[in-house]
Amino acid sequence: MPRKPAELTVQRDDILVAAAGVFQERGYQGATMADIASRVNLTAGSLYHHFPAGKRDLLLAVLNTSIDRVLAEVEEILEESATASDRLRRMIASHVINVTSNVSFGAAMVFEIRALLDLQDAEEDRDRFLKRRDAFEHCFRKVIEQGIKSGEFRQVDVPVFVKAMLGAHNWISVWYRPGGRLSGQAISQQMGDMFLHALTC
Amino acid sequence: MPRKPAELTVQRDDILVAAAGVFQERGYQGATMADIASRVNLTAGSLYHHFPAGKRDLLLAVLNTSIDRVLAEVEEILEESATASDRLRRMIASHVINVTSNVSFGAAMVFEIRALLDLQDAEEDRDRFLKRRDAFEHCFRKVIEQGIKSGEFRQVDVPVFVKAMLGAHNWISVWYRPGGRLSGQAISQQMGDMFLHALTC
DNA sequence: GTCTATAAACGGATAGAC
DNA sequence: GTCTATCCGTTTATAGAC
Repeated sequence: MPRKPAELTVQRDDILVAAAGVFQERGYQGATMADIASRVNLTAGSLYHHFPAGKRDLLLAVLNTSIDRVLAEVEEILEESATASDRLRRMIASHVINVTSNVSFGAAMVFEIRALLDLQDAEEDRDRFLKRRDAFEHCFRKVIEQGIKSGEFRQVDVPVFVKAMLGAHNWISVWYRPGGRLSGQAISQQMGDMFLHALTC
Repeated sequence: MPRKPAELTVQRDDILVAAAGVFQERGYQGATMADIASRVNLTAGSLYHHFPAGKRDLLLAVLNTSIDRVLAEVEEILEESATASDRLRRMIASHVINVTSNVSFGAAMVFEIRALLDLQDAEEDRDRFLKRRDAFEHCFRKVIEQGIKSGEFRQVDVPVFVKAMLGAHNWISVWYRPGGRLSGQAISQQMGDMFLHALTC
């Protein structure tokens, strides 16, 4: 089957990246279909050929792409046979690198959940997304509980500790600037040191 | 001068609280003047009597109220003559209690900065707000730097550590539920323990 | 597959009565 | 000080040409 040169056809993924970028800059409510379309050299009407349900579809696709990326990795790490410390450090690194590598998708997970909750007639999509988000948080709770049980970690309030960690990670999407003083790698190292220190003294 | 019973007159502050609440639920872009007005039993047009410049004025007033509250307290604590550990713990408590006591105002500081940045012809207001926000962050940096210098704290990357802390605090406005398992006091205790641990081992 | 044109709805802001 | 009525710009989504 002959394949067209990628750059000659506007792909679904290109539109998704454009949407995530506009959501980051203007928010879901502030983003217009024209904003998104112009990023891929289309007009607003043309987007409906790729996403028939329009803006709501774009939001759901961006959010699902985001959560799928981070959830798959941490679920895998959780199941490995290593110490809780090692696995937690790797889970932190996975999350942080994901945020710094896909800032606009990471920012969507932080700032556009409210828009998701407001979507009418999207109960099913909403519930599936929220379930995955809970599963993501659950992975972090689990590894910390295992570390406490094994004596690697001190006693902490696990839900609060995990919320604090994820808050710190999520906030990276607000202040991180690619090409700045710190690479995503460097930040993930700092976060890992910080939270492991908080658990192991 | 005779004073009218407070509950008979819609006060500026009531409208501000209403606006903060609607911003929290729908976001600045998603909030309508009618939404805000109905919370104080007014119609949209009536709000312009209290806030002539309309929605933008409401946003600026909410954000300035929020930053003023938290900044004043931490600046004061920073200047006290106590150990860095003591002052940091109190600064954390101050910030966390402020967030849990005024969730919608705290949420505005997290979620509506982008709306502020998008405001046209508001450079002056924007700059004054951002300056105060930087000052707030500076207080936390300062106390940690002092603790490192005095040997109370271990060496950390101060900017990253502070961003992580503030991210954890800010995120509280997303998950905190008054009347839930944890009081604001309990959360502030946990946060203090956590970050002091991360600094003192 | 993309365009133009347009329908239909919405929301911020204003004017003027009370 | 609050209301009602209304103007006007914006935006989503659709229809149909190319």
